[in-house]
Amino acid sequence: MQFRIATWNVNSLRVRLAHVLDWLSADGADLLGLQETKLIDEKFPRAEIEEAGFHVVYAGQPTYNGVAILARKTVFQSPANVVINNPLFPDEQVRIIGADLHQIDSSDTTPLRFLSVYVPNGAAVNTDKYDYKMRWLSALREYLAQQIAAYPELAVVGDYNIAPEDRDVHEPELWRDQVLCSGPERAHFQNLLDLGLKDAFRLHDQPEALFSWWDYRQAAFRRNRGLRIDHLLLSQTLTDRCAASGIDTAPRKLDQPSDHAPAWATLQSQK
DNA sequence: ATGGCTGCTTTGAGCAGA
Repeated sequence: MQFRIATWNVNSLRVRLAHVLDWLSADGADLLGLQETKLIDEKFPRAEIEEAGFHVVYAGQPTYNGVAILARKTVFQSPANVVINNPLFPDEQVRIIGADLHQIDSSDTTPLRFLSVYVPNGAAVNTDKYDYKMRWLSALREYLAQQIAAYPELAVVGDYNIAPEDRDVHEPELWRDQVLCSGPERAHFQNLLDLGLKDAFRLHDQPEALFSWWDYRQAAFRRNRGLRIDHLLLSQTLTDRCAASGIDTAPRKLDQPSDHAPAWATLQSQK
């Protein structure tokens, strides 16, 4: 038995709900972290998602940010121990939601801890927003150090707004030292890996120039001028069970797409 | 060098995204 986990920055769930439900009904994922829902909780489409066969937990705010976790009811019990944001980092912006997931057919009491994170964009190097991104990432590392100690089965998925290496960038020289690619951001990403987490995408052979985000402008998707900034980070226990990984660019080809495509990983169920 | 799309906003020009 196996199941698939995924992450998708939908850039407004109001606009993209049909894309998400269509993708899930085509077995896109059994457990999905969303970012940039851009919905206050009162306007979140809980009923539609539950009727489509998914548990859902979410946290939003007006206009910006907002995160959610969707879990297929035929695979998972209802999410438990839901935590919004990083307890170590007071933040007016809603950028993290975490939950424990138990498989319905499992007698194991060890939960899969699943975090959907939306790392700040950072605007440009040496701006206030970039400084906020740096502080936010420092605090994330401290939080994940605690989470990995508490949860052997930990998956931290989301829009990291960091392209880890030059091979994750369509034109590395154009992006050299720019936001999303700067040395300090890449050092922060490496610090997360140094906690013992693995980038699921790089656990398996991948095509060259497979990205997860393309600018809406200048036909960037058609020309594949993209970056890989959406990631699934897995603890060692989950790394050992990761049978496949990838990025599904099909939803980026639809009418009115998100500028991000979903990234995914297939995990073998615990014995 | 700039802005180029898109979504949001007490609806309409400005912000933010990446």
